[in-house]
Amino acid sequence: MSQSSENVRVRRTRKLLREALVELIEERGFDRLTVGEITERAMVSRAAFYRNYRDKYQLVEQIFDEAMAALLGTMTDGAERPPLERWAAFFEHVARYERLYGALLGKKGSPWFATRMRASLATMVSEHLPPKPSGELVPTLVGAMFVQAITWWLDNGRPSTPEQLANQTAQLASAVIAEAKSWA
Amino acid sequence: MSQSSENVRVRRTRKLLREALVELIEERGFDRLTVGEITERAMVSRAAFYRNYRDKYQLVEQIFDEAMAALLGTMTDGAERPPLERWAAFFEHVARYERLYGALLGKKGSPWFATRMRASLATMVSEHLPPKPSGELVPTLVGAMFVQAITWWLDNGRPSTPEQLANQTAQLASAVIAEAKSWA
DNA sequence: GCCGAGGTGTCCCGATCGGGACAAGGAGCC
DNA sequence: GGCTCCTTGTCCCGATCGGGACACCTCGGC
Repeated sequence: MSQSSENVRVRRTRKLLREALVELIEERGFDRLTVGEITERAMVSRAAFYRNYRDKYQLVEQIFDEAMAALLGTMTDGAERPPLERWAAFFEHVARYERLYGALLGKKGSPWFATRMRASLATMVSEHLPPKPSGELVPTLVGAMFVQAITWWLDNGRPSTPEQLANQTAQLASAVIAEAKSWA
Repeated sequence: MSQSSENVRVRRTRKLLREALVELIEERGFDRLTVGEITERAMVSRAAFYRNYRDKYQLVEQIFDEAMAALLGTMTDGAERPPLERWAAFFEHVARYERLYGALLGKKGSPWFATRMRASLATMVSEHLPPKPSGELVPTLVGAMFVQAITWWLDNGRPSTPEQLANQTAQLASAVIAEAKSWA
């Protein structure tokens, strides 16, 4: 049977399509792209595209999920490192894929991506807070803060270094969390 | 029929193999590579490799020829630009593909590449000299000078900028050419 | 010398892919 | 509304590719 998902041809086709879509998103924005352009850049046929993905939204969703997994990984991997160092790695990852995040989170991208990102970061924050189920409000707001920090940072041409932004946002988030703790 | 060389599948396979070979040459040197490693990196089967190339030497030969064409193009394109600017572009191209040229020209590479490069540069020099067939000696020596300048530059970790090296080598080459003209 | 490990180059067969066609639908223009 | 143009999603057929096998060769260890 050669389980299609582990077939080299299938994996190669998907890899080429993912790379082509990232390139094109960075070049011209997601919603201005057609399936034909993506497959032409990837040197893959439209038929092969539809054999592997329902439409371009499913493809970009997978790419976004991968990027989010890598982004969250910068915070969760190496738990012994000091938090500020991990936050710096977080924003360095954002800087590294600036054009991808900018295209997906900015005006040309769908609000769907920012919503999903806020939710992922809120989950991460709630998992890293002490296990007090003090409600979902605090993680949700902190997640929104970080997404807004990213969009502000990218929209303004990265006016500060990853380290500086990490210091500032971590400080602000800590203040929010500390304030909420006084409620108990 | 679909003339195989214009078939998208064939072009894609060759593109992936070229890219994989360049990556691996830069990583570990040409002669330490096997066909299997190249095809694995390229996500292509060994059978497909042998459908498109006789062996790894034919593949690297084509890559080298392409690189040489691009390298010579930096000098021949835009003939209105001042020579020093073109020489700077020449060495900038070398710097851009430093690891490729270093791997092919250095100790790990076959002397075949340096020989071929000297010949190509000699031809270029002779075509850009005034149409006096004063023999092949001068172009040959000047070509060797430039190849040696490149290998020295790369072996020593690029101790000068492309512009500086362009100034120096162009000056030395001009001196050789001027001296030879006095023979007539 | 002998042997095993690993690389080379070739072949076959079934699976995936490319090219091209098709109907359906949406956007822009008259 | 009509019309054109483009895109989408699906299908078919022939071509190329992946996986695996094979004999042959070289090299290093014993």
